[in-house]
Amino acid sequence: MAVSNQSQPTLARYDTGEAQCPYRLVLEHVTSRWGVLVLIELLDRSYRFSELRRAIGRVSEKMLTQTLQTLERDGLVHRDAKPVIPPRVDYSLTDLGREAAEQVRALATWTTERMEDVEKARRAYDEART
Amino acid sequence: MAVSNQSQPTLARYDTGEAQCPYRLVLEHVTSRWGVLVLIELLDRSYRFSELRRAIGRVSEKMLTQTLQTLERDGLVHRDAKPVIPPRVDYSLTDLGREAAEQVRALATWTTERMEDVEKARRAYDEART
DNA sequence: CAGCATCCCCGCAGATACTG
DNA sequence: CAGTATCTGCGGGGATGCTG
Repeated sequence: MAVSNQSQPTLARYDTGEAQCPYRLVLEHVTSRWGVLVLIELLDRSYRFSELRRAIGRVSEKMLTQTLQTLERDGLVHRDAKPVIPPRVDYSLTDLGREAAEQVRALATWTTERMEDVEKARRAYDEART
Repeated sequence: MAVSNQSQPTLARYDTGEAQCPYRLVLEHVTSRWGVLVLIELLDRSYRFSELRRAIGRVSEKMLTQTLQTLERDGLVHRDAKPVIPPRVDYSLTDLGREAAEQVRALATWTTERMEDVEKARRAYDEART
């Protein structure tokens, strides 16, 4: 049971071989496809599940669930399930998560800022081998 | 032909659906399994292919080649192939690549520093559902 | 609403063999 | 040495259907 979700996804794209270096796993989690987007969204405010799903867009329930569970287990995301009907679950960043999210956002921001240079480099690269 | 390597790997774990947001692709590249390690290694100095392979360890030639080609195409890594026999190829960071590498290293460093907290959180999480 | 459980497919990683 | 080309598996990820 352990992780509770389907077959303990780990959200690691690749487990770096073995137990090699555990920090790699965390890095995988925060830089994973949806991990990045979740962290950045939650940097603004807390979100409900569906709300977050809409905000990110194009994410399946399954993947969002997996991502949130993994991040929660790592202590980066706080899950607040209110015992009401219909169910209401709020997700927010922990202090630890906020630190991670800021790093990730910095990287994402850098990427968008330097996108021009990257695309220029790509064109040069592609053209050089026609 | 275009990318020249095997079936244009793109090194993107997932192409984020479509052309959605191109910056995501760069983010994928620099945070990819081997991308992270390559960038961090190259932050110290330039490396030859095999040298880099040994430094990283447990990376297949194929994946290292793919990673380097992708990063080169993005303008993050400079490839210097000397026309000698036996072949000698040196890889180093471009200015752009150095910026990216520093961001990535910062994230990696943070991860190692906070590893204790993460593992503590994991134990608590796992224990809470036995 | 917020999940959990299954099925299934495609794509990436790894292994292997071959070149300049 | 520094790649390229081809084959194969297996697992991440989407789609679908069901619960409290």
